[in-house]
Amino acid sequence: MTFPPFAVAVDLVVFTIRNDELCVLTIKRGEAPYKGRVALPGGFVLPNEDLEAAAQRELAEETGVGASHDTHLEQLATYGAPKRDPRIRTVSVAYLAFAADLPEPVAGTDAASAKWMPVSEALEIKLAFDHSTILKDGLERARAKLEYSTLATAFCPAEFTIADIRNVYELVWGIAIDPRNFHRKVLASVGFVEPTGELVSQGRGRPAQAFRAGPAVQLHPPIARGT
Amino acid sequence: MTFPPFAVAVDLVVFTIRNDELCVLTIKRGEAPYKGRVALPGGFVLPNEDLEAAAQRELAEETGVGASHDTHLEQLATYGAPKRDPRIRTVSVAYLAFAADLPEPVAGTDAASAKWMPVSEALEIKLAFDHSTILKDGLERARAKLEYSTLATAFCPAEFTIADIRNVYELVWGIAIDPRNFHRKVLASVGFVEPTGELVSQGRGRPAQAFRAGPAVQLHPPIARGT
DNA sequence: TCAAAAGTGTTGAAACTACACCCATGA
DNA sequence: TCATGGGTGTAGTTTCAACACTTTTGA
Repeated sequence: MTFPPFAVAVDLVVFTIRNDELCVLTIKRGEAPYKGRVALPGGFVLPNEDLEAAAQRELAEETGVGASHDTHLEQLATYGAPKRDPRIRTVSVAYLAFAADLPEPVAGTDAASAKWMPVSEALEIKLAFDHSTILKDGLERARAKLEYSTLATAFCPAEFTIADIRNVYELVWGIAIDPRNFHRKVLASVGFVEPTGELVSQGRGRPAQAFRAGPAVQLHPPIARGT
Repeated sequence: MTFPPFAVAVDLVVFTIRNDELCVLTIKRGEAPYKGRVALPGGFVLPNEDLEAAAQRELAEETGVGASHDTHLEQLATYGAPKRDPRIRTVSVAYLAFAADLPEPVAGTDAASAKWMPVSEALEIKLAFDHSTILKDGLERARAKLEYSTLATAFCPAEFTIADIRNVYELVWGIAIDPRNFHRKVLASVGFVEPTGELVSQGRGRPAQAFRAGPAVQLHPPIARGT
């Protein structure tokens, strides 16, 4: 029995919201193949490293943020077409991460320059490898998960308002949501958010109540997309 | 830059319904490691083989069924803990398959004996490698997908009755469902099923209308689990 | 004629949408 | 004071679970 050798990598789809836009973390490749092309951050898994640990490590390297700060990380899917990497047969395990607004990313070892790129822009250019496919899959997963999970709070800082959460839904889904009904839906979903008792003023208008993320992971009932 | 070598395998969680029980395809391992233990079917990916092609190949080898016969195949998740295979560092991409009642499986090359095992039984024994975890994840995925996808038809032969579909839901979810409301829900979900015009008699009672799978993949509206 | 399964009608409760309306703040 | 955003009330509609009831078969 033989074991054909493969290289195993992790790739990251890291979403955040900056300047009222859904953004994804990208790098410009500094080495061949695809030198100079925009790609998702990622790298090879070390010989004794768990897959998720490798994803955490890459995330920390690219963003300079310690894991599980305000970051949610989950496995997305695995991509292993025979010719996806021209150097060697590579299987890549893609991970999906959601972060509150992070500081400007730090360029890592194999990244010439890491930066946040609006998703709308990233979808229009051809990324290196099969990263355009991975990005599309990640976006679809994120959109779907908003419906039935408390994911939206992962995009927010530790304290946030209902309007902040609504903003996440509106930007990720790309639709307008009635603020009044949304407000009630969020409060009706047990364990989604917990009031802190504080009030925060956004400048104009009545100050909003501050909330923190609740213990729930799944939403009951879910928050439905229009369709 | 070096590429640490990994072995890449696919493992299969193949569900079917036999004798009114949800069953999973298992093998008894004929070689070390875990010789004699029950495991999920699987094997190493060939050097120039796509991941899904490898899964299709293993499925055909173990069940003797040509792919896409009445079979649905989708990627489940990837498992790569450093010590999951004592022989060599292995990353396994698990696939989930749903099949109509298939003939008794054929033992393949690396399988001492393949057989259908009730899921309730498979969950109670400790499978080889991390296959107990994979099976649990696959079951949870299958349960969740019934809610919002037309997956249930993949468990049925080309022609079926509404009661057949209901049986799938009841067995996979392990709950009783009101036949009358279920009937209407299925017909209300556009593209879920299409009438063939035939009537089939099950023995007792009024004959049921026959249906075939419709073009839809997603259910609108979904069929809710009781919570 | 009875049991069993398919299928239809109906009713009351719950959830959701749309929007009127009040509250609290900055300018 | 007005504009702006936070938050509550409510009416009309839709959805849905529960179950009475009819239909069509095998025994």
